[in-house]
Amino acid sequence: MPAESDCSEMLDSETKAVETPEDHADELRLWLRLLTCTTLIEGEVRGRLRQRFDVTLPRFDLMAQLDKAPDGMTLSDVSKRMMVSNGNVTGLVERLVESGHLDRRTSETDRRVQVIRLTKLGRGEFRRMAAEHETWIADLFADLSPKDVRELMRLLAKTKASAQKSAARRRP
Amino acid sequence: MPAESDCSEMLDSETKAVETPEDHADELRLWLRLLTCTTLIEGEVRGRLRQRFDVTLPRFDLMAQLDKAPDGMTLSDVSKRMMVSNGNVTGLVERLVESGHLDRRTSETDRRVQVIRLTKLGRGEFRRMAAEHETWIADLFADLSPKDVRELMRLLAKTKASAQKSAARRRP
DNA sequence: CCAAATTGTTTTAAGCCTAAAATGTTTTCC
DNA sequence: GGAAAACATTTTAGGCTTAAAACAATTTGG
Repeated sequence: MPAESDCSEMLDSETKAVETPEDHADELRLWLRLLTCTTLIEGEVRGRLRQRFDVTLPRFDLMAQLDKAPDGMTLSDVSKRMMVSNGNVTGLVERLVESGHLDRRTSETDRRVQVIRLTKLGRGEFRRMAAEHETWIADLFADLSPKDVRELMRLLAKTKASAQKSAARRRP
Repeated sequence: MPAESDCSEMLDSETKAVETPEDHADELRLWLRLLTCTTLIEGEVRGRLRQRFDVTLPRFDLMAQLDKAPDGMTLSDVSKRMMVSNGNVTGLVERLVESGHLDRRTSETDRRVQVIRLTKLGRGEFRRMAAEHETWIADLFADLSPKDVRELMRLLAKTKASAQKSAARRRP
């Protein structure tokens, strides 16, 4: 039985050349679990929004962004914040303007830019939905202690930073 | 300044009746952070799969399920495992059969059931992709220590259980 | 046995989403 | 000043996704 080099503390970078097929099963499992949690909660929230308010999750998310920005946002801002493509936002906004929830106008100072805001109707509806939404989330996380919540926040912040760094490495 | 009741340890259930608009901001922030992490990583993986292998993430995920089931799976199985709708799987499978990655046949014992398997081509391509995929995930989580990974696993397991319980409460 | 309920899949209609190309606008910088 | 680069948005083409209804086959309980 050959001595198994663990590789967890690789001090000599030349050792890398032995090309051990490293085991990343734990990270893979972690990723799958993260994905499962998100999918589960997201599906639950989506269903409740539809049943209670007949609204889709993306629409709710977009309104949530705008609720935090009383002076409006540009489509690019929204796109970055929501981490979705530009074209996606265009369509989403179109439908929400159509339904009277959003107001869209071309910027006075830069005619490339569209500024969108919640209408009075949109803000009212959003606030009602958000209040209930918050209780759903609280219920979904109900079995986590305050300490669990803090610890998860910390670890997810670290995860986010790690992923952003990795993404930047690839696409500098 | 009124004494602020914290409500974190509610021992008397009648106290609930005072209808304090409880503060669930922490849970909300946690949910948003969870969603951000997932979206970030998912987007990164999606992009790499497309660039390196010209394959979509849902196709990859479906093949991953089948790779773990040498004897094949029914569409319902896949649908439950992937946590997506039945109709979604139908279309996904259709395209993967079309491209020669999947084999689909009607069960001998139950003519409602469709059993799908990876073809030799599908399995080969998947294995190649999966090997590289694993290194991407490892890189995305690179800044987490083994202890962080374990702790996240534990907390996410707890989160999953909590969310499932909450979902079951609503839809028993 | 057979009607009713259940289960597995597909279809439908609508909306979401992406990447890439196209369009129009502004900024940069020679 | 004007060409080139950068930017904001829309369009395009294709695929993903859902909920609900429809269809088909099997199981269940009188």
